[in-house]
Amino acid sequence: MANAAMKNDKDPAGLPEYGELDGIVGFHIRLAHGAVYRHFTETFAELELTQKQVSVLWLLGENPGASQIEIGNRLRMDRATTMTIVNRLQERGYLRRERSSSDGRKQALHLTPEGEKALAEAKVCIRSHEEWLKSRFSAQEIEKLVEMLGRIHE
Amino acid sequence: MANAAMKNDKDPAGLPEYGELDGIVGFHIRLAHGAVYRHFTETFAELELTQKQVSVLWLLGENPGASQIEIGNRLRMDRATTMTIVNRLQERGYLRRERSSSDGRKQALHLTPEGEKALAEAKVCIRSHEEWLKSRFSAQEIEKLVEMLGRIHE
DNA sequence: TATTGTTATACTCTATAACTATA
DNA sequence: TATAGTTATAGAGTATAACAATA
Repeated sequence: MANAAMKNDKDPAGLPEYGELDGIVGFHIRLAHGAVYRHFTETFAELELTQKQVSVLWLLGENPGASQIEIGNRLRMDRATTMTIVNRLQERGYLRRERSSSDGRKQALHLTPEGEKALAEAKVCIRSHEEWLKSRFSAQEIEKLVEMLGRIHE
Repeated sequence: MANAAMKNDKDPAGLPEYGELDGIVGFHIRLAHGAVYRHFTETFAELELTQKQVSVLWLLGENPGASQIEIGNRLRMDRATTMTIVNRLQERGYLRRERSSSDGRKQALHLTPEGEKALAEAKVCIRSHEEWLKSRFSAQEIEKLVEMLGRIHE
């Protein structure tokens, strides 16, 4: 089985050991991100939405008419990366681009009715995904974790 | 400047606001991972090594003769993903594959002298990268952060 | 000149499926 | 049958460069 497959002379308990790597904070952030990514992907398999796509839908739901550059700034993506995600959502009919009336360089992004529906469904999935993630922490720990993560990305 | 570019009527302070998204733990993990990823990439620009490549070199340095499946288990990668990374390292002459004497299905992976050298250089870069990351936390906070991240990925 | 959007291009990670060799 | 490796393929995120339109 999977447990037996992981066994070897350096790993008698069937659990990964990392040696020196275990002391590297960035290594644990990457592993944790990977675990969250995989669970997210399973949770959203039916909806066929990625983390980034959900984030963009979510921000657009709260900020109708936001430009691509604004969405990118909030999610720490450059223009080209934002384009690929917005393009994908537009191809699926979840948002539409409008020329901004105040600034001709900008596109004002708006969710379509299909986009609103997808966002509503996504929020239900997010709730169960977050429950899976939060279940291992106390409310106080979650607050501390989010605060510490914020110190890294802010 | 960058600060002015981020300003808009929803963002008067020039800082990203996330609204409801701010309450999602997975969202903060992803942003933190992205920040770490970007700093890692800058730090390793000269060495031209990715996080995954460094992790594999590191594990191989501590576990000479490990098989691909064992490396993959430790880094939570499937066989195909492990292959692409091992292939890349082999093309650069950083490791070699040997048929395992105990199990003909397995490849025993070993660092070459060039691989050892790259690993030594990478460890210097990791030190400065980790310093950047850890500088915002106390020793006690780092311990707590790593422990909490472990609860997510273990 | 600077900003925003766009297009083209490229690399990495991730994953699935199917195949071979070995156990 | 199961495991390990391999190959082919594909989608997604990330990034750089160059260009057009607008400010």
